[in-house]
Amino acid sequence: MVRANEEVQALLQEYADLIAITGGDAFKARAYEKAARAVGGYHADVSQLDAGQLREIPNVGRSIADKIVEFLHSGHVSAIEERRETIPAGVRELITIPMLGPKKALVLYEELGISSVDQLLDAIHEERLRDLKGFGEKTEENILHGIALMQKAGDRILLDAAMDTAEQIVAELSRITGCGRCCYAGSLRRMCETIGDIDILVASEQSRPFMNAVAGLPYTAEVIARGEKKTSIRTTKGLQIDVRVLPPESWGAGLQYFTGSKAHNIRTREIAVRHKLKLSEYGLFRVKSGKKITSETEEEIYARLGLPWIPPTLREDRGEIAAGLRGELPDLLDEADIRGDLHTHTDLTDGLASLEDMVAAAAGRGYAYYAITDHAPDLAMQRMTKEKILAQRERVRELDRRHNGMRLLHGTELNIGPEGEVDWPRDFLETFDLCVASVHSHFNQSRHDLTRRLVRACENPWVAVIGHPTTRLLGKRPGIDADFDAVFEACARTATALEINAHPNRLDLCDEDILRAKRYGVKFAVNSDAHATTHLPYMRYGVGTAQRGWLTTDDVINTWPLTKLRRFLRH
DNA sequence: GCCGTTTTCGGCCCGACTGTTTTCAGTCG
Repeated sequence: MVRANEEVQALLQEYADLIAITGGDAFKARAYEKAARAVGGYHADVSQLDAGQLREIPNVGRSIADKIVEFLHSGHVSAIEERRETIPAGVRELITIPMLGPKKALVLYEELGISSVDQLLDAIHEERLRDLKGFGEKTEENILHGIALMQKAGDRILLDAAMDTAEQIVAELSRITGCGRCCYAGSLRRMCETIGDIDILVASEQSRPFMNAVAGLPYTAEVIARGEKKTSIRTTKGLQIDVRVLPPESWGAGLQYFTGSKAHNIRTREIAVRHKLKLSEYGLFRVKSGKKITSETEEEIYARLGLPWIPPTLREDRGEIAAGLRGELPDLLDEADIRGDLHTHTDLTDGLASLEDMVAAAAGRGYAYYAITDHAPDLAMQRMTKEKILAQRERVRELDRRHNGMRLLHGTELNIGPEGEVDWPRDFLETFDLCVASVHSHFNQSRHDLTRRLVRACENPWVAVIGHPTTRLLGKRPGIDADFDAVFEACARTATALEINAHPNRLDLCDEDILRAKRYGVKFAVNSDAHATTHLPYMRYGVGTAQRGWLTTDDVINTWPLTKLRRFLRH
């Protein structure tokens, strides 16, 4: 269901973790980690490559190439299986807790036999960690905090993982004879930032072939329920999927019902009641006679309630019904409106693909313009210098001359320091086409300091976009605690755009912050923050998030023609 | 384990922070 690259990436990462936990050579663990990342971001499908071609992937040498070949042929890697036998899977789970790394995880396992998050919680509550070397009161507190963060994310998975699975199943079911329509509904159709379970709807007179197909999918680990109308399965990765078969004539009603949200559906049903109608997943009916009025399409149902069709991304009961009744629904941007990506990386810093490969992939997406924004020197780990960025600029200008139809912008992603300062001096910033500026460290400053820091970055005349403004990582790190109303006000005042970072780990700003910021008159940039060619398509998740924030093309600077965009950047 | 060259082994993103310890290991970005 996923690209072989992702499976191999997960496998190599697991091996790296196991090496780190068992106290193996740290550089070897790093080597596997680097290879894992490179495979995940590689443009070609590794299952189509032989050992020689695999070695062309950066950081993949003979040994790793052989392991990948072994996996592709047999489905397993003996070296990894051997390591698995020495360390329970639960110990590896421990290192996913923020603040807990391989060293501490091993101590917990060897000293206390802890091999699951639950056992760890018990041990903390029984104060059994206190006697361990390197563990203190504060460590316990941090671990508890980390676990709480993980559990808050619960069993929900990131949008892209859910989307990949759902699209695969929709493709499978659509091939079955008798399939009228098939699509995913629920929180996925609404593009929520995380997904609990996946709802898939099929319109067909016959249900059995679909129920059989779902139960028989290769990644179905467990059939939770199986009936005439609905089958629920759990995948090998623990994701629950409900597949429902509807008669074609109630497709629209079913799609509307199962798309939700619950709050939105309550509102629509209230409107139905006022019209002396009843809305259910089977259709819209007269209350008195029970006669069906309509059920075939969502458009007809909304129309009969006096509403325009409401895009799924707006169906959260945030005023969309009232706006619809007034005829004032926003004309949402969609992915086709995006003319370019304004935040991307190459292998000059922490990206995985060369400048040429990134540009070619961007051109393949039909962009009118494309910005390269590698990290500036303050992220010391990237070893950026003025000479390197200027050499890159030469190559960008040269490529720009060769690319018809897509203009290249040479930019940089600056680091916003603790005082709101950024990396390069102003007279050098001036020479870039575009500066994105982002917070990458010192997340725990006071609210006052964090606010001042972001506002100062906005006030820098060369900073055009604030990247991933809250710096949150879904399920891993909360956003920074700044007064964002003050930041939004500063953005509007200084014509600094806020990024909607489309990476599924971030989706930052989030929908609610976008709605708030928009009220200040802020402009936005929906960017992929791609570190590989395969990340450029993340744009769709950023667009979905922007839609959830009610944005139109007026609000989003990278839907604008280049001349208008350039005017904004120089502002 | 990979890479690059100084072609056969030595270096591998580097700095900062935190909590522990009492001089530093572990973790993170």
